[in-house]
Amino acid sequence: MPWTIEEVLSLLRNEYDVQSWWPSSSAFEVALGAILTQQTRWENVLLCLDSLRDHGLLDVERLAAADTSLLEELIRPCGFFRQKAHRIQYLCRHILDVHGGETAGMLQGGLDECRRELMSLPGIGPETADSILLYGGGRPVFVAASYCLRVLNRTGACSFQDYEEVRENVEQELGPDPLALGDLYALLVELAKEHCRKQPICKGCPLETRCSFKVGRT
DNA sequence: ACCCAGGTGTTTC
DNA sequence: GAAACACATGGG
Repeated sequence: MPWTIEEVLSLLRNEYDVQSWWPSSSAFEVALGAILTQQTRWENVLLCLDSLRDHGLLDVERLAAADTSLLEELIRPCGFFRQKAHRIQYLCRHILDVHGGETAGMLQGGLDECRRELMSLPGIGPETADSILLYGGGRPVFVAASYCLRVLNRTGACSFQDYEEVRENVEQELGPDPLALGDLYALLVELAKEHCRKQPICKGCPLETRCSFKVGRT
């Protein structure tokens, strides 16, 4: 018997606490974190956000005007620092030029339009765009990252392979509930951290009874 | 000395 | 179209 997405969510909610999983004081900070965390551990992201805060750079206008070399040095621990510095400053200029410096304003329009707009920016793909919309804008979207997809596939909760199809399927199943959608992504990431990466077989994994599988590259 | 992380963009078959 | 590669630091 395959699991339903609601069952996976419910079971994982009993297993992990993701109350303040994406700590942030503003939509802009979420956007910065979303870019910095690409292919990077979250602890390093927090470090870099603190550095930016210390330099008074958690601000759209000041970050846009900041010296690029300085920004690169401050975010160096997050890796890909040249690419990420450029992506961040491009985003800042976009928010200033198109949305009068209001990050929240960029996340308030029609959902499909917002997604397309974000993904048209350099270095913002589907996962980054959806993270910003979900955790920064409180919009009801699911981040269908590859390991989420893998677990949902293996448990039989979702049989799609394509990012967009999985996203829409989960959104359909859970309904337009940002808390549920945000929790599910966070919980699946936590599950992957604890089990799926450490050992080839999901030993001790809460989903083990029906989900025992080898982990491939993401 | 390897392998990988809360991805994305470009190049190549 | 999919696969392979580049981007880069830090921790296990």
